[in-house]
Amino acid sequence: MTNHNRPPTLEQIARAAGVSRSTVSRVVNNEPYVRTEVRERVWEVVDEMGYHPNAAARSLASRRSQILGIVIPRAVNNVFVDPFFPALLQGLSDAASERGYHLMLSMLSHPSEEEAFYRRALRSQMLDGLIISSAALDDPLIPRLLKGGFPFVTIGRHPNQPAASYVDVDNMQGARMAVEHLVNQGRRRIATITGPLETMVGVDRLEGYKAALRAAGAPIENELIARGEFTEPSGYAAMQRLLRAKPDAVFAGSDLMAMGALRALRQARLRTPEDVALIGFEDAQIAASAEPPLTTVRQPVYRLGTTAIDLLLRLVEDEERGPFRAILPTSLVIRASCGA
Amino acid sequence: MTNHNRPPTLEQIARAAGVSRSTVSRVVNNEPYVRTEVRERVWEVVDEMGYHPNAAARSLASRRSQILGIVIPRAVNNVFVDPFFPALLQGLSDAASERGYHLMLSMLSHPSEEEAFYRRALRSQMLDGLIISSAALDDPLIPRLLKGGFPFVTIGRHPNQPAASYVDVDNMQGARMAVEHLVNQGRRRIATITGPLETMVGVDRLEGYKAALRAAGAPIENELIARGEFTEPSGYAAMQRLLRAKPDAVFAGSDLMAMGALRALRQARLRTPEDVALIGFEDAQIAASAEPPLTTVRQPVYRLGTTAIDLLLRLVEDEERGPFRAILPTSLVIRASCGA
DNA sequence: GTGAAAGCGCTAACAG
DNA sequence: CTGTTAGCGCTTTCAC
Repeated sequence: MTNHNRPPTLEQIARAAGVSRSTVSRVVNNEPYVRTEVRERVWEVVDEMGYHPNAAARSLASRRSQILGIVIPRAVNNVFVDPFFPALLQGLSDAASERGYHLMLSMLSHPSEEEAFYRRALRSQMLDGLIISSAALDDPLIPRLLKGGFPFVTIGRHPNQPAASYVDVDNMQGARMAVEHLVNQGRRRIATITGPLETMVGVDRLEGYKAALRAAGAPIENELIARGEFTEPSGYAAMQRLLRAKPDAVFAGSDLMAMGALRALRQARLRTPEDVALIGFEDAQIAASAEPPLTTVRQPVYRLGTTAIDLLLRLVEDEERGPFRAILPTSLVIRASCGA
Repeated sequence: MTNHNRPPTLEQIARAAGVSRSTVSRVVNNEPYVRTEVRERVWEVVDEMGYHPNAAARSLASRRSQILGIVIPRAVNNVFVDPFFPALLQGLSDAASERGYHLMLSMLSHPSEEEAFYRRALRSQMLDGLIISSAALDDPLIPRLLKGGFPFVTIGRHPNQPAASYVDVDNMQGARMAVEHLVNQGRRRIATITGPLETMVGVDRLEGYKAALRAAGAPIENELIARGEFTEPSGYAAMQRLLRAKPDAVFAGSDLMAMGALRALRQARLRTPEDVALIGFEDAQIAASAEPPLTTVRQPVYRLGTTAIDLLLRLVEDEERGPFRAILPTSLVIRASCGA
């Protein structure tokens, strides 16, 4: 009883099929150069004995784990409320799975955990590549990965890291479309609620807002710009501040902030869209069921995930140098809140 | 140049420190029986050479991967909108990380993927244990894991699987508290919007509702019970159906459905809480910023995650037999919507 | 306390 | 096309 009822190994399959380990390995890995006859015989034995390759042994010998990491810095304090992450994970998960990879999730609560993460997951060679979501612009992980030549892709662009690969949505263009739409509706005092300006998303959407105003020959007034944190309460607070400036339209940098703005407007007895038109950004589920239904800029979050995996695997499998970038288009979803 | 600039191995550390591989292994794994002097010398060399153990080699030799899996069946169609999952993942992630484990995420889109998952992740011995979130009561994965003796814990109880370990919140008690509160406020026609009754959560919350009514000597009327799907639109639709029965209070099985109900009430020109009182379940972020702020049953989602890891690791590390169960308490968060 | 020896189960050249 | 030969880097007895 030397065998503690362990699952069968390559060796055992080989013996049972009357071939060598190499041959079984070739068959199992769908490699060429095996006679059809032999191939079939091996598969039979594999099925019969219920063989399945051992992941650790495979990784050790091939120096590939078939595991990709996804890190989400908790600093992103809206992880809990924003539907962005589940959709992104779904995209990453589906794409990874389709290409035969597994996904390892790390939510880093504290900057100090980045260090631990780096040691445990990366230096232990447990990951073939890494996706980094919503990292701060000065995230220390990024230069470190770059220096180590480790394959990674960020969700959201990092313009001061020219060697980094990323996928992003066209935030500027999306914001611009939204504001131009408001301009075309004849709105004259268009305000905006921005996200944190330490994030690229926050900045880009604000830039889009400005670009649209400039294109329309309208002035950019500071009192029409209020900062939020991508959350509902911060949108509510920002809208209250904006009320003094008497805007007739608001472009919010996220649907959640738009919901907050809507609440502030209602409380101030201002009608949407009659008194103040409103447009959000993201097209989350709540947008459609808001009152009035929220006009918003739709961003393809799921595709952000699948695209990130595509780019990452080019880096990992093809050993292309990169950097690779992808900017996905946004589109304006017109509902009632913008008054169109 | 036989060394392609690979990270140092145990062997190399051993040579550099003038000891054997075994000794370095002991030091790195904090095992006893190494002279302090030697121990320190080894650590020095380890730091100097930047050594870090290779995960694959370790797993292969020790038969442990230090990886736990978390599977989320996509059948849970509200993964995208419900803040439940991010909070749960955060709890799982923090607890796993603290105990030195990694987390592998699998979102299964299709029942057929369960098969693929089982083969790829479990049979390849890549996981030490598994967390299953919100599985259907008849999920085929569960009996299969049970038969294979694989350590796993489900989020949400599975009463027809007496051998399965799980953590859950006290849904019945939570629902009961909510409805009793409405009774105490003098409400007489209390309706409920349930979740899908194929899920244990859905059933348990409905049972709590019934129990409270029975305890109050009130009749249980079918026309006061409407089914939803845990989503906002389904809550809206359910509330519309309930209006015919002219309820003076509603207990919704989730905050999202409560939000939908609120919308339907507003549209019907009924005031909350004056005409119809409302209580939700979960205490998601939106609950606090609803208009009026939503009274709700708070469930400790984050702790659900950390507790699941605790139970799982007892199964994995201590090889205790189990099954282990944990039911976490809920509490009523009173805001304006219930009229208190 | 410490070291030697024997794998863990697989892939990857390289012959033939 | 197929088999042989070497490892991959670590843990784990078992002597000493």
